[in-house]
Amino acid sequence: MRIGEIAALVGVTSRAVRHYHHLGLLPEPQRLSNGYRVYSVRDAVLLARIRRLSELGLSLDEVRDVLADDAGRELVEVLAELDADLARQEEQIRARRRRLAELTAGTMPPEGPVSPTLARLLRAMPETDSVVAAKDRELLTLLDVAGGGEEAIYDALHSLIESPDVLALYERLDDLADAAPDDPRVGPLATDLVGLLSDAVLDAMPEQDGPPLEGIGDAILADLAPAQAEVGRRVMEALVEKQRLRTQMKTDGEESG
Amino acid sequence: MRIGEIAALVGVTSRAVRHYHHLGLLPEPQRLSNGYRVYSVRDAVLLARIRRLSELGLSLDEVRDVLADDAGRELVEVLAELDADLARQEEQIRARRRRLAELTAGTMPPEGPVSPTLARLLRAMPETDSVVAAKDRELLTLLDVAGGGEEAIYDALHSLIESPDVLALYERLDDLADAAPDDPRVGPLATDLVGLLSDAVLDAMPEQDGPPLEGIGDAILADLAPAQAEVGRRVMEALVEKQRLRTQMKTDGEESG
DNA sequence: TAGAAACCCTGACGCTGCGGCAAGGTCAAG
DNA sequence: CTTGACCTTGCCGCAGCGTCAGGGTTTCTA
Repeated sequence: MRIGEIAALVGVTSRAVRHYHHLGLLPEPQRLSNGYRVYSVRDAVLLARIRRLSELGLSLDEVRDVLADDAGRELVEVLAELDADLARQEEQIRARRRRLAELTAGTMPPEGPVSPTLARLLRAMPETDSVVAAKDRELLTLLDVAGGGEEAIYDALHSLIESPDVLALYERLDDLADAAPDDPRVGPLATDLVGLLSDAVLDAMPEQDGPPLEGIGDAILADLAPAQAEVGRRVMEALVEKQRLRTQMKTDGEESG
Repeated sequence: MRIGEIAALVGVTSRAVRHYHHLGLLPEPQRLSNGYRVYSVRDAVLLARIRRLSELGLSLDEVRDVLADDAGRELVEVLAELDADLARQEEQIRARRRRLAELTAGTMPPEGPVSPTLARLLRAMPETDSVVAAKDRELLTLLDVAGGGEEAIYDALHSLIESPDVLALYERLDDLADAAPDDPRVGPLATDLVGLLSDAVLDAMPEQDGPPLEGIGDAILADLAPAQAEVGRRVMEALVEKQRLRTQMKTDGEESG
């Protein structure tokens, strides 16, 4: 047989056969005087085994190992391991399909496909043209993909969003779009925002191990108008202080307990 | 944000971010005077979308397409197509696992993992030290992987194998190992073999479209001792003639019908 | 008997989604 | 001043072949 014939016989391409030669899976057969490879039945049998094994999903390296010590002993182990691997892959695919189903089930928010939890939250947000509100939604999608999305956070955000004051606050922020950082409206707005961010929110986000936040905080502020950024800075400051006090109280309590 | 920060924020590596730049998925952001990239919130949002999409299993090219016409219209199509693709993959994996289960269920023949149908046939073959019988088994594994394995062929082979004459015939072939091609035993043996290969076998292998057979026929004969090959040649000849007659009869019947 | 079709040969690049290394430059802290 | 943790560009490697490129050979056909 020549290479095309043996390849057709076992259902692979000539290129694959040469590849197996190259990898040392299949020994190079004798050559005709013109350089053509000539294959024997033994080669075909070996090639067939290679194909069966690789069709099962073994890598060519694994195939070589199995063929090497043809005790048949190791084969069983490899196949068991392979099955476990396939099981993992299957589960991954099913997980993806579940997520796909979830995504295509509801209406797709303009932010693209997000987790159902976040989708609920986004739908719960009041409809508004507010620019700041739009940025807020963007930030939420970030929180979503970052995967830090604990249940508690979403609960807290839901109660935040559903507050009747929220629309007015967005408007007041929007109004600062062209204001100077020392605008007199900055202080009161910051105070009101801190008031809204109840303990529930602070409780919900306790474990922000910091590193990525440094940079992203700056980026968020840089994305806002100067006066808006100033509000943001003050709110952050106040929250950090609030958090510090809470932590300290907790620590004191533990020490005295 | 710098590259490490944005990467940590959305849960990818810096290397991946640079890769997305390279592919044009994510625009190159501004640089600091030292050459460092600085990212805005908008970049992070985009990166997050990229990650969500690619996590779903879209290729990066598909991600780019989806992001390109952000109508959200095309996204639904792509996701549907993706789900179909995943369904296919899942089915493939399950099929492989089914085959694996079948294989590890029975005892593994020394020929390696073969189809259950062939395994049954191999077990049905009489136990013998016959060299020719061993080659026969090898050829069967070839037939197996070639996938030409119609039910009918296996049925026919089963009845062949179970014939009580089969062991004697193998022995007579083995005896020709060192004989000359013109050995007087060649003719009778060929006749007897043709007798055994009943119409059932001929019926079962009607559609051998030829091309691969030319080469493999020679290879099979080359694998045998001279006298054995001579037997093989005669048997083949007789079978071809038999087949020709049958075909002609069939054609005549159709023409007159 | 020539020309075309169908094989064969070697060698090398392409694909996917980055990981890893090399060979640096930069920056904050000890 | 030196670590150590970042950042930069650039290139190789991975699996399993597909697909040229740039030949030569054989075989069928006109």
